[in-house]
Amino acid sequence: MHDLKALRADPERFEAALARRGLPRAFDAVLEADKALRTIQTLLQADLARRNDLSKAIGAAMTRGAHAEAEALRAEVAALKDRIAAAEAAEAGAVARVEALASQLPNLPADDVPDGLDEAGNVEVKRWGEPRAGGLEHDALAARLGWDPEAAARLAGARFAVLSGGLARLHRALGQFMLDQHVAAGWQERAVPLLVREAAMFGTAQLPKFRDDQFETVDGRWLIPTAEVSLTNLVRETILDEAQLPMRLTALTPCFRREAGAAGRDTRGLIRQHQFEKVELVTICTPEQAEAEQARMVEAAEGVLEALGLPYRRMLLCAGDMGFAARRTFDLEVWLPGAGVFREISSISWCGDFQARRMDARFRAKGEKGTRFVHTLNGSGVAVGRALVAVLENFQEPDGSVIVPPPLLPYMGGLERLTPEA
RNA sequence: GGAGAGGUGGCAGAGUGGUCGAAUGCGGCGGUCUCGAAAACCGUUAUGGGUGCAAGCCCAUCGAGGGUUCGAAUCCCUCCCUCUCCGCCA
Repeated sequence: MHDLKALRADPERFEAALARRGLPRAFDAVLEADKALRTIQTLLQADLARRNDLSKAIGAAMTRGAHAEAEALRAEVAALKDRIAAAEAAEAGAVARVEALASQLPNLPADDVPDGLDEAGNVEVKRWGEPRAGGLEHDALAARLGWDPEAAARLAGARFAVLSGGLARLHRALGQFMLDQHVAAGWQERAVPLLVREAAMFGTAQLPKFRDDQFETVDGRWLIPTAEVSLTNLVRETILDEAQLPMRLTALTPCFRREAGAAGRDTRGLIRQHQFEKVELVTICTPEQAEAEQARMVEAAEGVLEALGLPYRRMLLCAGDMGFAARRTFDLEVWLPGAGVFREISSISWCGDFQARRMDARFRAKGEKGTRFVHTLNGSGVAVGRALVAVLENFQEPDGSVIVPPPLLPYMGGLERLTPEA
């Protein structure tokens, strides 16, 4: 959600930022609705003040025993009633209009975010490792190592997976390894709900705009599309002490996505599933800390890939390719030699106070009187399903077996190599 | 799922229709005292919004949303949450 006071003060800055995302002017309408709301509020509040005065006068007259006077005042205030009721209804409508408009508008890109309307505008800022070429794609490898898409389809439908034996273990090892690595680096582990209220989904801005991408339950809860929702909303409606910041949180959870807009894309293999696991990093911090914290998160995510020996590149996303809540996003793309492409495996976003406003998450700075909104950041550290894909393709042998990367060995129960089933 | 109790300021805890945004205590902040500190004493201490150049004035908020009333922390309804007992359950 945007700061309406800041918007009133400099609407052109907001419109310009929106234009960088390739979107048409939209803040004019917000300002107009906001103006209408404040006009209604001013009139309503004057009537409320009048009613309060009269009511007090009635009370005073009653205690004095001046019943005739009280009755006269009562008649006077009765005339106000209808007007107040109408104004209250109008106010509620105006508030709803402002929120409906404002909650649909994405965050403003940071100044250092490059121009561009789609992924073609993204800028590569770092490359690590030596991509090897060739080999099989992960689906061909996985099909021989314990991946059963037919069984998954029978029980759950398309875009679900059943993994067996060593492959399942490798998948589990990846998640455990990542989580342990982040905890060792100072991130606090959380085990969190996978089903959340609508308000939580609104807080991190999955709702209302991206309703079609989410799974809703029959009792009005939502399956999290990422642990970002659960971890970030841990601070919703709270006022933190500055000393508690930064809060660096991590969790390993399943994630659920409808993939409504992705029909026909990545239908083969394990790349795009309705359910997948991800280790998430979330940082809650002060505005001053945000810059350094994003760098730390990128480092943490890259540390996972580097420990595993997976070549990657870091992309700075352009304005038009960023997510709704982000001010600046780095994507990490892992090299897949079988497919011969770099594939997104992590996305690390600084959201400024955009989510904090929607959640009402604030902090009290030492020596300052009021409260300020926290900044939120989130990043994958990293996507477990896609890491499995990357390990398969990068560590495959000519015979179709896959060597277990050394950091995962402690989790593999002695298994050092996945071997195709005859 | 059944029965009951309850949600008030940073915390504890009064308040059951009329100057209640809310007593009191604790905590926090400022001050007096002190070489310094403690104690004691004095003062101060919510959030959001509207309006105004400003000082200020005004509105809203006692879990959330509705309702009754001239007037609601107080009465009624719905929902959320917490606790106790019973049932069920990984």
